[in-house]
Amino acid sequence: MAHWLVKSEPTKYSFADLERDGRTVWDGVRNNAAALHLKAMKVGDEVFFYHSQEGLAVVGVAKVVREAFPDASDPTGRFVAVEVAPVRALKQPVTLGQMKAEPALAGLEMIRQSRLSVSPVSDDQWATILRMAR
DNA sequence: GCCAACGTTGGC
DNA sequence: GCCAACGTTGGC
Repeated sequence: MAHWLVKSEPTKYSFADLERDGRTVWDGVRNNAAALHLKAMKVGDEVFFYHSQEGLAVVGVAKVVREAFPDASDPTGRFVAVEVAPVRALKQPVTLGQMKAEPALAGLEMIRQSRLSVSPVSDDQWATILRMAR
């Protein structure tokens, strides 16, 4: 099972919103690299939910409940969406500052390319971040 | 609010 | 097909 990280501005859609909704369509991605990651997601894959702009931390875990399908909000038809559902909030959010300070996370894609809205997380990186959230 | 990173657009 | 200009994202 693969792991991922998605970003959302909490003022637009927060992890609490996802918990309230039960599941949501993850659409609006308009970047090829991010779209490739969406296409690679499988049902059951787990996803860190990161709050950008405000919060600047991984705040929860979600899971993929529907694999890539055409993004209805994309008039060009080039991009895809998935559906995700909440798994649980992290007891202690893991901040960007903490992640940048952790040597084991030096290769984390979201740190290397900060503008990428959907990025892969290795098994080791996943375990490290979960440990930091305890 | 500013700026760096980076993707996209459009003129040539 | 190249590259300058521009727009967007996101951290600070």
